[in-house]
Amino acid sequence: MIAGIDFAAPSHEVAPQLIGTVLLVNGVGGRIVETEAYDREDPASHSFTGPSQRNRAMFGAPGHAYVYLSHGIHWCLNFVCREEGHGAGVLIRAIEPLAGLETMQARRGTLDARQLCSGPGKLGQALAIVHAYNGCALDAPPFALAARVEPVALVAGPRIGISKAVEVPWRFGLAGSRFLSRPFR
DNA sequence: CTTAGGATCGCCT
DNA sequence: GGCGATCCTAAGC
Repeated sequence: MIAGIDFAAPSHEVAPQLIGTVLLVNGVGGRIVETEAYDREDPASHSFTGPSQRNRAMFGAPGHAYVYLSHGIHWCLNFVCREEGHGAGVLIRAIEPLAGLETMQARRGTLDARQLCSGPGKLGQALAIVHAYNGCALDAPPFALAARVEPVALVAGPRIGISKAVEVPWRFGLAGSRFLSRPFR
């Protein structure tokens, strides 16, 4: 259990529970407002075709990070779910900036709070996610994950930017948040 | 506001 | 050799 969440549960159950929790990376971060679940039996998942060099962290212990490079440019952050060897995870897609605002503004090259962490690639840049964090535990530096203090209103919908399993409603968000990568509809 | 194209590279076929 | 769990900019309505 980390931040009150059992990461051994299925990713589509963990993903909504993560909404409202506070993620810090080296003290910089904020409230998670958007996530997506991916599973082994899921054509859209990196783990679908089995373990490989890139996705091996997804098949590691739950409650750890899976970091991958998207389009040769963006480092994106996932939380590993299920039992070791399963191959599931939750993509962290957007955060409401709370801590280290100036640091994130400098890394992103903008003062606009809504442009700091509103997407997996932006978030990776704002939190300075690097490949060295791949496989790191989420309850130890550089990571810190804190349980949400209030109940949250959730919304769900289809995942973004994928070409397979387009209809699966495994994207979750904080209802009404201004810090989403895209609105829910 | 919506769409189209380019950047850029590690991984898998 | 092709293709992304993306982002940014520019151009079109």
